[in-house]
Formats: sequence, C-alpha cells, structure tokens
Amino acid sequence: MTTEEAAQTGAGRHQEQDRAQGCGPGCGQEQELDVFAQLCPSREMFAELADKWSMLILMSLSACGPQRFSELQRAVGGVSRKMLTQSLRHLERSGLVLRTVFPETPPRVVYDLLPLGRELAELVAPLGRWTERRALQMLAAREEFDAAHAGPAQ
Amino acid sequence: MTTEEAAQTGAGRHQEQDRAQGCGPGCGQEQELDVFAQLCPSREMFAELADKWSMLILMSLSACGPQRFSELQRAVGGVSRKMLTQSLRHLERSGLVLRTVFPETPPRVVYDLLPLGRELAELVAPLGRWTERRALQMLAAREEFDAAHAGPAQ
DNA sequence: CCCTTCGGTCTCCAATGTAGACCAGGTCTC
DNA sequence: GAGACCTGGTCTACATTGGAGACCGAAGGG
Repeated sequence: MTTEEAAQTGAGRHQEQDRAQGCGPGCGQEQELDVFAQLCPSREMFAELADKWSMLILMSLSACGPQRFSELQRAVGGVSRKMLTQSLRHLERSGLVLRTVFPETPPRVVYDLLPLGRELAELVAPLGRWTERRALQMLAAREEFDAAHAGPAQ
Repeated sequence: MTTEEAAQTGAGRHQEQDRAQGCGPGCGQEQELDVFAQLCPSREMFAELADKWSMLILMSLSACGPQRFSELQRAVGGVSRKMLTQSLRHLERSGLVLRTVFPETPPRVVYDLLPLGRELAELVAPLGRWTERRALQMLAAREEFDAAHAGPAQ
C-alpha cells in the first residue's frame, strides 16, 4: 500500500478502512460514527440535513418561531409543496420538528422546533448569515475566475 | 391581504415582498442579501454550499489539510468523480478553495482551503460533529416515529 | 350550487446524480 | 518497442430526484 503518498500531503485521517467499511456492524454504542464513511448511519443523517431546503426550514423556524405550512412555503422562497412536505417529514421523523394538527376547517398545521432541532438550528443559522455576509465577495471571485478561464483561450 | 393570519403565529419577517422579489435590481452594495429570497444572489451561493458533497469536502480539507483529487475521493466516502470535480470547481470558482496543478507525470493536483473557505469550514465542521453526536438519538426518534405511524394503521 | 381555502398527494416531465467506459501522455515492465 | 500501468479528469448511459401543476376533501361564503 502506498501510504507514503498520502503522508506527503497529510491525508487519510478519517476512514482508516475499518471505519469506512465497518461502522455498520459493531458501531452501536461507541461514538465510532463518522460522517465521512459512506455506510455510517451518521452519514445518512448528515445527507438529510446538509440540504438547502432542510436548512432553510430550520432557519426560518428558528428565526420566526412556529409557522404553519403555507407560511413556511412563503418564507422559504421557491420551495415546492412536495419538497416542503418531504423535508418537514424528515425533520419530524428525526425528532427535530414537532407537527401539530388543529382539526379545524380549513385545516391548520403548525410546525415548531423541538430541542434537538433548536440545537441544530443554532449551528445552521450562522451558516446562512455567513453566506449573506460573504456572497458579494464570492460573486466577485466567480467573475474573476470566469474571466481568467474564458478569456485566455482566445 | 390576510396579514392577520400570518401575525397569529408570528411569521413573515424575512421576504417582505420587496426583498423577495427585488434584491436582484438595486441590491448591489447594501446588505439587502437574504438567503430566504429565491432570486437573491446569496441564495444561489447558499444552495451551492448547503450541499452534502461541498460540505464534506470542506470538512475534509479543514481536518486533513491539502489533499489531492484521489485522496479527497477516498476521504469523502461514496462521492463520484463527477460530483467531486463539480463541487471542487464550484468551491474554486467562488474563491473558497485553491487548485494547484503540478505538471508531473502522472499529473498531481492538490486542493487547499483559501481564507474564505477556511472561514466557512469552521462553521461547517461543528455541523458534522453535531450530527455524529446526535445521530443515534435521531435514529431512535425515527424508529419511534415509524412505529407510531405504521403500527396504528393495522 | 359553485367557488375558495388549507395542507397535502399524485402525475407527469425535466434536471440531477451515479456507474462505468474512455482518454492523454508519460513511466514501467517484459 | 508493445503493451499495461498511473493520475485526474471527461463522456455516455441510466436511475433517481426535484419541480409544475392537477386533484382532493371538508367546511364556509356568495
């Protein structure tokens, strides 16, 4: 095995083969969970949370408090009913969000953060704020990049 | 307009119509950027960053330092070459990651975080760690949810 | 009686992601 | 010197995902 190559640039700290492949059989109670490992349950959770819509929903619930379905749809610009439903179900299923149905007519359904969801929302919110703060800078970098990569070809 | 309804549960703080629709024309220098607004440039950036692969790449580069293409592919379990290339290009284009080609044979390409990327990685890493810490708890919530929603139907 | 509202679901169709073949072009082996 | 590597991609098929819009059921209004 050519481990020397990996050492050159300092890689390969996560997934030392055992974690990457294992983590299914035998990683029940110990914190052998590793988001980098394809088969690890934590990766599955991460994939569900590291998503545009889920994050925006969490941010909206965190910033504006409990909201009903249609409010969320208005708050999270551009989300389709299908994706909103799906993301909310995921969040509900994982114990991050509470769904409360008021059996009125027309039906009223209110979503709110559970403690676990609030915890996560507080990690996600900074990410949204950072993006807003740095968006113009990144946009500028893009233009520079595009100029540098489309221009010199001529 | 039925604004009273929105007020009931306390929604609609972001995107007061002007921000949601505008933000394209006329929001150049002011921080009118809003990730919740579908057409806002910051939303576009957010959508690119709030992604499984981009986040895992940032986390890997942050945790293990500069890495070459194939190292990243091994580190980020399950990523396809196509998605790895695409995500890295996005990150490079936005000024988060530096791509360095060493014209040796076989070719060697090393990716590293730029200051902007390091900043973001430091917000993303806690999210990964949180997921690992809470994964089992969320998994348990799932089972409970599934039991409560599949069982009673019978 | 029909129309509207709410919170979805269902059905398409377009876009996105994955798997795997291919490629350049230099080295190593035979 | 003819293959068989190696890397860092790209290209091509195919499966999965996401979006747009129709539909729904029960209550209420005109």
